[in-house]
Amino acid sequence: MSELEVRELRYFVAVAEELNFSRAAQRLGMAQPPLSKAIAQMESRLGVRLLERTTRQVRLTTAGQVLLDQARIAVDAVHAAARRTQRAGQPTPQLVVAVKPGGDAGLLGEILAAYRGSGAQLPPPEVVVGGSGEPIAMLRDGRADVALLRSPFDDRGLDSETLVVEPRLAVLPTAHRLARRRRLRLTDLEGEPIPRWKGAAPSATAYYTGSDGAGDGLAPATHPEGPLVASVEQLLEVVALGQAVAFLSLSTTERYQRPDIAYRPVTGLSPSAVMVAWPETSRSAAVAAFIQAAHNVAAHHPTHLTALA
Amino acid sequence: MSELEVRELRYFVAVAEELNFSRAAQRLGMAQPPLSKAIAQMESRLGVRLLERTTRQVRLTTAGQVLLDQARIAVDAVHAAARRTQRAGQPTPQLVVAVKPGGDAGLLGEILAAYRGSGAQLPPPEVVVGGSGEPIAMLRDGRADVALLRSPFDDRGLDSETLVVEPRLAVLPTAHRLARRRRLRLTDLEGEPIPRWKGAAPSATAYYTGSDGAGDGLAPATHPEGPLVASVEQLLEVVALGQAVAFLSLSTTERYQRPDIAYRPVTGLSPSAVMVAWPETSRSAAVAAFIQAAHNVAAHHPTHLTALA
DNA sequence: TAAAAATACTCCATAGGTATTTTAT
DNA sequence: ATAAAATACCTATGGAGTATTTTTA
Repeated sequence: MSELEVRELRYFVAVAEELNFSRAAQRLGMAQPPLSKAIAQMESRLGVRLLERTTRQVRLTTAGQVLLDQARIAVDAVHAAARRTQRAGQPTPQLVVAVKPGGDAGLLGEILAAYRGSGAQLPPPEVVVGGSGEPIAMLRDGRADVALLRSPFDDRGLDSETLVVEPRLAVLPTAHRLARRRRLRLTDLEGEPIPRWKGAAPSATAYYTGSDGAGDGLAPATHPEGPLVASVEQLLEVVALGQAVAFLSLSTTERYQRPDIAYRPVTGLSPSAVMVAWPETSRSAAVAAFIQAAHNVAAHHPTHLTALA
Repeated sequence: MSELEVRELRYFVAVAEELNFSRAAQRLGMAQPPLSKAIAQMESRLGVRLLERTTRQVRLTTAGQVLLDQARIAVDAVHAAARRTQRAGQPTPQLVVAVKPGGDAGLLGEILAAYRGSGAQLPPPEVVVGGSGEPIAMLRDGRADVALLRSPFDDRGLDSETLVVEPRLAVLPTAHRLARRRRLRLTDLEGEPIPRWKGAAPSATAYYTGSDGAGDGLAPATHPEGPLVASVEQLLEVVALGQAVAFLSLSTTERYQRPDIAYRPVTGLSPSAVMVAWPETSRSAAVAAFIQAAHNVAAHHPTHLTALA
């Protein structure tokens, strides 16, 4: 009576994203009429109008917005089911660990060693380094079992635990007037543009601009939108050119020392947390062992990093 | 190449649960041969063996176990997508609040009043009372928007917050030798049978037997398995008959006073938490308003209940 | 009037049925 | 010997294509 198929959900997502049946059909590699018919059929089965359409404009209804959201999740879940099943069926399954560059704060090597040492029966680890947002996508669609990354991130469908917390530093051109100071306050940077991270969720903006501080009652500093960046290298480039200032975690700054860039501590700036994350649905011994190993390494870590419970 | 359809996932779940193609086909309302063919096709598309089968026995492979788990989740997600979409498309959408009997600790009335008073634009609330595990199932499959229930529960796919924490009391027959005491210790009840809740997760057993205590170093008391119960009334009946002892939250005991049942405080017994829970995926203003209202009511609550941050 | 969705039809791929064979206990 | 899965074969629903009409900005 009201069952949907994955194929239909994919069709709907394409139409809802394109807001144009012809383009969506092209993207799906099919003709436009069957696509129109499929959507009409979904509407009649659900008893709900999903799209307001004229020949000139296609708009999502409220119900359509809900379905777009939910369909993405559902399609992901089906996709993930297939991927995880395939991986589990391999002759020698592996524990796939996804990391964002710099997302491990230098802990990964030790964690892997601890994991390998923690049991003979465990599948060998395989590390995959992904760009911005990739590790999370890989956890969601079943390509990875566990990830190391930094908060904040969209944790829907994921469980996570904090490994270490480290301070963030302001990133300034050496020539900047504030680079002469040893330590800054957040408000000193008022009005400076801050780079936007490509693919970052809008909700993460507060973190990147430092305005997520521990609610000290002060109005958060405001910053114009800076250039779009996709990597630390790019970020440093735009800062060196004087187009923006930024904040980076201590362990990141230690790896990227340049004469034209200065790093300065900032009073009141929220810290950066390195987290281990995994799909809520995984109850595997290998994932549990990895998490345990990660905690052990983080707890014994010698440096400035602070382990939390 | 390796796409699965919801129909196939439902087929697989049926076979994996029955471990018998003929019975599964019957349950699905179809003939056995097409079912066999569908499963074989899934296996060839995934490139993975899901079931080891002879004509006499069907067994899940490791990959099959993974798929059973993941398929249930994926099918739920698709189901939920349809339900939520239908609900959002209603002329006057409602906020469906699912509660377990006694799961609201008597707060629901006030919460609803606070919710109604918190904004004109909000959809009217509708309360659905479900049996054991029902509220969670309703959140998962999109029939409900928000739920009031007690921890512990399987929170996969759900977000939740604690509203109030209240002590639990031992439930004893009035004639019980320990009913003469004003206060008990957990170890006093060593060896007494504890009722099992029908449909409760195995992981919740520690809570019901009181052996989830705040790790005070003592070995937990051991209890034989008592009778299976599905409601507080049933539980009180078996206790009154001397077949078991049990633990219930203070607010529950206040509603079920009987001459043949005695309630006694227990030192070291973990408390009961009333939680508000909602699907991770919901970002609706109505759900947010309900959670806010729930917190406000819990914080101002006059009695023995303790609000947590 | 032009671009895009809907309608009308045709076709065929495949989901599902029936009859039968094979196989393991 | 028998219960149950696999194979063989058939049918028909409906998914997808092409050609055309309708609609509105």
